[in-house]
This record gives sequence, structure tokens and C-alpha cells, in this order.
Amino acid sequence: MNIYDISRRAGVSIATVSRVLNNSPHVSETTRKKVMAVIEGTGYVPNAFARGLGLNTMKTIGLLCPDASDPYLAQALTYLEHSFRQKGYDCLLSCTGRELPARRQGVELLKSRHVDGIVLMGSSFIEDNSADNDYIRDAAKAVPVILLNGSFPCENVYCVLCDDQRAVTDATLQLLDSGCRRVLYLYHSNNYSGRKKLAGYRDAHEMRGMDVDEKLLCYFSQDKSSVHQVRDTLLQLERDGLAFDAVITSEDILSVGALKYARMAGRKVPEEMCVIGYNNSSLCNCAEPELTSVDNKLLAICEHIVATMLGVLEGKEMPQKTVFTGELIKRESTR
Amino acid sequence: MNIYDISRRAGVSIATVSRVLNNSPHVSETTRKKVMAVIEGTGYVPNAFARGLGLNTMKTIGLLCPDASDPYLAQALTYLEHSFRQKGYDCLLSCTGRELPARRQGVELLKSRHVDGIVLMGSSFIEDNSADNDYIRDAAKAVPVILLNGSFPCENVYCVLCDDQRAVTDATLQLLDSGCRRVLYLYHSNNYSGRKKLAGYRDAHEMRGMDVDEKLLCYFSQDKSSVHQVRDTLLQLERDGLAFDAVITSEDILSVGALKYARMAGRKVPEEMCVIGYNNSSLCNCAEPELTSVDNKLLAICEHIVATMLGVLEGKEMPQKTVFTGELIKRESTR
DNA sequence: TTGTATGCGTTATCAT
DNA sequence: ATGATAACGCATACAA
Repeated sequence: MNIYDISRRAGVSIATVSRVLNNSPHVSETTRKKVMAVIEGTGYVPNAFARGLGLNTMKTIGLLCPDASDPYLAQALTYLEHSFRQKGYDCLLSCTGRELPARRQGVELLKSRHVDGIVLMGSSFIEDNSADNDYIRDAAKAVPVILLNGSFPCENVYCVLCDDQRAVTDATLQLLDSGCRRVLYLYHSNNYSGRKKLAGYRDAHEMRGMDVDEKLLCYFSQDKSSVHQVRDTLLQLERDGLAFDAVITSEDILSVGALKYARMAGRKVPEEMCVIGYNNSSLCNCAEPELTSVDNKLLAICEHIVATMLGVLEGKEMPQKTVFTGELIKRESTR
Repeated sequence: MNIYDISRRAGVSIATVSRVLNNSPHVSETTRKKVMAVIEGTGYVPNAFARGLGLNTMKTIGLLCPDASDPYLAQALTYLEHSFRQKGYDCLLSCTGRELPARRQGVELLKSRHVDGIVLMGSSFIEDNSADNDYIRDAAKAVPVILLNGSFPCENVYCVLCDDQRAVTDATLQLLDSGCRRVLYLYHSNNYSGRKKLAGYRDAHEMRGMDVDEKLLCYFSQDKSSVHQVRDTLLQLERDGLAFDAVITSEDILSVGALKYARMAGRKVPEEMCVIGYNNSSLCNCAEPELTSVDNKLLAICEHIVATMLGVLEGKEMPQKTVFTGELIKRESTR
């Protein structure tokens, strides 16, 4: 069943059928009704591929997601997909992992499928070595690219993010001002966002005239950041004589590990030790005690991403960079 | 840059370029090299829409996911997308929520985009009222449909699932045989899978010659199933005089709520009360104490879904229904 | 082995 | 207001 069949049955030309389909104003009411009747009677649906070929778009957004099973990214995925679909765009998903070659390949794939725009989800996309970001610059030449939680000044690349540095500063100050003296910092990324958070940690100490003990900065590689790994590492640090009375982490999951440590070491939270996570993910309510965490405004970020993408696709001028402010959500793991 | 440009620059016909592109054997090595050189020199990529129009496929699988932020479905999403992409198929994602009209619309959308196959993720797709499943029968007339954790006998619909009933029976027996006498059952779905799990709970009691106290069956609606809601409901049940010494739930998240209750009520887990979840999701390690849960073999299910889909698309005969057996993963919340 | 011609199902540009 | 026809870019049957 194609447009020719419809035109034949309705006794009009395919041009008229097409006009009815795209509700062009240049159709008489009578013929419109006649054609619509045939369309509904046959259940005809226009062929999306042919339409795509003619218009050079299938109204599709490519979502590049390092890991859809990460609660934070899964939440973002849900928000983005929902909003885009509401606006008439479908989402092509590509879970590439965090390795550069795979990400590059993911972008290549999306480009080859002629998506209308690409969203890079998460701060892990920007590499330090500028040349390693060429695949993004390249993609931006073809379609608008939007970064979720990343900063990358480039034509046709738009950035929507949270001020991580300030958010961590505020969170750290909260710890210091509530009496904590040695705040352990756990992180598992050295990328742009990761460095910003670390800088926030340092800022807070500087603001209170305190030196940062570099031994308090504890890095976990992505694959070694399971709850148990973190717990065991902290137990070991304690045995090695490292003292700390608070923990702040770059991700909620690391904080859950810290809470596990506290329980095993018999340290009361928050009385003897405070913990603050980051992302305000669904883990916060599941943790015991429930986790104080930085809400980095994911919903607002996602909505802004969709609005920006649609604006760009409509040819409007859109802000290259939009920054939201994080907010500390206090629960049971802090005083 | 299209196939005509390439053919002109290479001094051959578009047919030859096409042959090179699809590595047909009927091309001399010299011309192949000549054409490849031009292709690589220009960075030409064939237009996916035109190709789709001609072949009537863009090698795309539609994933219908009620909620990508659910840890279990997010995990499935990751597995499926990864496997499909490895096999050369891209995934179009549609997070429709759990309401019938939206799901119906989601299927419609995927069909209109001519996906090669559809995966319905989760047991919430099959309605009790047979007519309400017509949209699935309808979709199956156009493309193969695969159900993740659902059973639906229908031509061109394939089912891959875990034997939930038996898994819950085994889990419940484990509780009864370790001395628990009053096992509370928390669930939040009355669909096919939900009823199977409940039946498993009843089976276990029957096998041990015990009657089921209907007051121990506690339903939570999807939107009222937050950790806190569960905790508060259990506190109220206890105040109302309902006695129970174990909890088994249809989802891990409900078990987390039960653990929250235990802590607030001052009941020691597992000494005074045991808890078993379902799905063996990432929440299990985050909970305190860590949650014993039924592993329903998600990875195996997803891999089998992909294999089945590819088989069907290649015209092979594939099993209509494949059942995996769940496995109880013991952690700290049981004796 | 290579080239020519046609179909795929739309949308858009002209005429009328 | 409507119709004829040309793109759109590829795959492929058929011819050479």
C-alpha cells in the first residue's frame, strides 16, 4: 500500500494525496475528505524511508550514552527520550562504553544514519588531548552536538551543565563548617568534570585557610569502583593510619562504598563521620543511612538540552553554554 | 557527495561503486582498489535513507521500555543495545511508561519507522483482556516481536523469560525451611509475571502444608512503591498487629523498603527477620545489610533475545518460548 | 567484469 | 485547486 494506491482509489493524483498527508492549505475540503476516507479505510501509513530520502531527515536524535545501566545516565536517558519523542523526534541509542575508539565509532554510526542531532551524555566525552576530540568537531560540522555535563567550545556544539566546582565547594564547606577536619575525597574520573569537582574541594579548603592533604585524595578506576572495592580500600587506608572524619565523592555509588566501610569499621554516621555523594540519584534513598548528595539538576539540564536542540534545528540562535547551579540535598549522612 | 560523484571520480559506473561498497565478488581487484581510493579520499558514506528505501530496511530494532530508569530495565537495555549493535543493528528506543495507550502508540511509532523487529521489555506488556493485546498481534503481522519476561502465544511473537513461579517457590522455601513462619509478600504488579510470582509463593506454602494468610499479601501501586512508602506501610502493618518474620518481594526496590522498615523498627536482619528481593539488581550490594535476591538471568535472557531476533530475521525456525531458571543469590539478609 | 536502466515511495516544482 | 514529473541516492536485474 503506497501513495499510488491511495491516489488511484481516491481518484486523485499522488500530489494531492501528499498534500492531504502534509495538510497543505491548497486542498479543497471535499477532496481532503475523500482522500482521508481512503487513507483511514486502508490504514495506509507513508513510508518513512522514502520520506527520509526526500526530506533528508527522519526526525531522529542520536543519544550517545557511555553506560545506560548507570543510574544517573539511565535517568537522563529517560528524561531525554521522553521529551524528544514528545516533540516528534525518535531516539537512536548507542551505549558505547567509555573508551575513545568505541565512542568515536558510535558517533560515526549516528552520522552515517543521518540523525538530526547528537547528544553526548556525560562528562566523559571530552579528552584532554585536543586532537582526540576531533571526532566531535567533525560531527558538529554535520549536525548539532549537545554535551550533557561537558564543556567544549566549538562551533555547533552546545553545552548544558551543572557548576560542579561550585557545588562541590559548597558541599565541602558544609562538612568543614560542621566540624569535620579531614575530608577524604573519592573520585573515579580525571576528565574535565572530574577536575572541576576536585578544584571545588580545594577551593573550599582554601576559603577556610586549610591546606589539602594530598593523601586524602583517593582515585578509583571505573572498573574498580564497585561498592566492595571502595569499602575495602577505605578499610586498608584506615589500617595504614590515614585519619579522616568525612568523605565526599564524585559519584553516589562511591559514597555507598564509604557507608559500607563505616558500618564495617564501626564508625557511626553522621556522628563520627559524615558522607556526601554526588548526583542525588536513586541510590541516596536506598543507602543506610540515607545519603546526603548534590542534586545537579538533571531534569532541568535534560529539558534544556531538548529545547536547545529543537531551537538549533529550527535555525534559531541558541546559547552555546548553559550552566545550572547544584543544590545540596541533606539527608541522614551529614550533621 | 553521492554514489554518482564517486563513480565519476573513479571513472567507473555507479553499479561498480555499489558493488565495491557491498563487496561483491564480481569486481576486479584493480578497479576495487581504484574505487576504494576515491571513497577513502573523499570520506564518502552511502546515504542510509536511500539504502533503506531500496532494501526496505535500515537494520534497526525497536526497543519498547516502560521505564529506562528502573535499574533492572536499564541493565537489560544496556545488554540488548550492545548485542544488537555488535550484530549490525541499531536500536530505536521508546520509553512509553506502563499505560496501555502510550504503549500502543509506541508500537505504532516503531512500526511506522519500519524497524526490523520489536522487543517488548518487561512483563507489563501483556494485558488480561485479550482484545487489549491486539496491538501486539497486529505488530507481529508486520515484524517479529520478542517479549522479555512475558508469555504470549501468537504467531511471530517469541518469548524469552525466567520461570518466576518456580524461582519464588524456591526462595520462599528457603525462608520457610530456615525457620520463618510468617512470610510477608510485597508486590506491585498484578500482570502475568506478577501472578506467577504470587503463585510461587502459594506453592511453597502448600508444599510445606501451610495455609497462606491473605493478610500477608501486600500490594503497592507502581507510583506508591517508593522506599519510604514501603517502610511506612510496614510500620503501620506492625502497629496494626500483623506479625511477620520474613519478607519476600517481587522487586528489589520493595525489599530495600523492607530493610528500611527493619532498621526503623529495630528488628535485626537476618536474625529476627529475613528479606529476599527479586532481580538481583545493583541495589542488592548497596542495601544494608546486603540483599539476598533472585537472579533471573537477565544477561542470558538478553543474549537469547538477540540470537532469536537475528535467527528469525534470517528466516530460520526459532523456538517460540524459552524459559530460564532463576537462582537465589544469598547475601546478608537471609540466614 | 562492467555498464545501463529501472524501481523504491516520497516531496517539491512546475504547469494548468 | 489539481496534476504531471523530476528529484532524492541507492541496489539490482539485465545487457554487453
